[in-house]
Amino acid sequence: MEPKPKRRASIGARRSPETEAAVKAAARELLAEKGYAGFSIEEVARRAGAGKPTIYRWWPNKAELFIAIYGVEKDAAIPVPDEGSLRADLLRYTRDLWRFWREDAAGRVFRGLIAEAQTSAEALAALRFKFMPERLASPRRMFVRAAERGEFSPEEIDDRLELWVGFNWLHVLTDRLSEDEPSLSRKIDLLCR
Amino acid sequence: MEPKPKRRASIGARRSPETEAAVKAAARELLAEKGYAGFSIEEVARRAGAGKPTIYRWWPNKAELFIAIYGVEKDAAIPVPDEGSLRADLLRYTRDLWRFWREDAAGRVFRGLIAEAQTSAEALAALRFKFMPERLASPRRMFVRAAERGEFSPEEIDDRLELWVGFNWLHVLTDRLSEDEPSLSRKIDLLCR
DNA sequence: TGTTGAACTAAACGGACCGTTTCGTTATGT
DNA sequence: ACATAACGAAACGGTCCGTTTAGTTCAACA
Repeated sequence: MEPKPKRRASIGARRSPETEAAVKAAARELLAEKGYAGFSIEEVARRAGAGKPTIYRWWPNKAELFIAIYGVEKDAAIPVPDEGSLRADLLRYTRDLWRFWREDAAGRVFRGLIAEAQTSAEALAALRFKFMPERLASPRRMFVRAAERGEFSPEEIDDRLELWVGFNWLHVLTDRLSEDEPSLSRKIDLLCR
Repeated sequence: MEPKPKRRASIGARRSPETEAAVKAAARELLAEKGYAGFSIEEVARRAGAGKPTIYRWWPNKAELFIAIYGVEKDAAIPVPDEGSLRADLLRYTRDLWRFWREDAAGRVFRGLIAEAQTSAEALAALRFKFMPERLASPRRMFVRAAERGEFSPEEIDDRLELWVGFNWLHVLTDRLSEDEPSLSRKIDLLCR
């Protein structure tokens, strides 16, 4: 593809931003191209023109690398709507999220992270205690606002949020992210009652 | 553990039930012991005293083997309650299901199957078109009955079912299957409105 | 100015699995 | 009697893991 043969030597006793960028770019590119199934540190290193030890130095396991390459754009890419009703907000946000997952390789990152969490305790911990809280903070705002508007009681915020999250996971994990899924709006209706 | 050195030779031009049983038993045992992370066909073959080609002959991929070792007891183990309200039925069934997943190695089978579906197209197809329809048939009955009782409209049956499924997946995949999860009944309430 | 130390890549390591092939054996069905 | 098919053992080539060794490049510091 690109002219890759240029080798990056050390730039001294500090982390090389070029190497970091090259690794992330290669990882994202590889995921977009082959999906999680074809994803390996070995191949990332090859494409990035980086040494495996370098990768292992900065990202001790796959989960950390996934988290690093996810998240970069998500917050920017998906605005949190505020259209006056949870129903409208959820509908828009869910559609945006699914489109993002379909088109941005981020869906594959996400699927990979969940899969990885089934084989690695570190990945599971990272998923539960780092990734999820971080990533759920902004969609949670929609539920908080709805409760403030009186659409439901404040104690229900996190329960409703979790039901919505489970719904999304089910779809991403079974590879059903078509935006026009007819039952989408029906399910969101149910979540807003 | 047990006296394993007895070798099962071929019993002629037909499938050996002993081998089949030994493979399933070894697979279940291995999953119970090490979880999905430590699960490999290689190790199953070792423990079962079986040849890898034999395993690959009868179960062309891991997903098929998972499906075979799941399901054996689930229907028997989890009765579908009929207590007059979806709320009561779901509460009981979900608690039973989570206990089953916690205690029976079946949870690990299930997690493994979902993880496998993220790396293998065959596994994904098996999950979507074989495992899920089969396994969801009996819990679905609870929702059908509730609709018949007039708790909600019949068109909502599968949407509510899917929300419930997503909720369960989220918990099994993040390793949160404690029976007394306080939010469990609150979420089930939400699903019944 | 010279030395120390950390970050870099390349190469190779032992080990685990994958999925397949080859082989000799065993018993069935015809 | 003979083709057929399933069996286990062993080994194949291959991929990837996570680590180690070795030689380099450069910044910081004395």
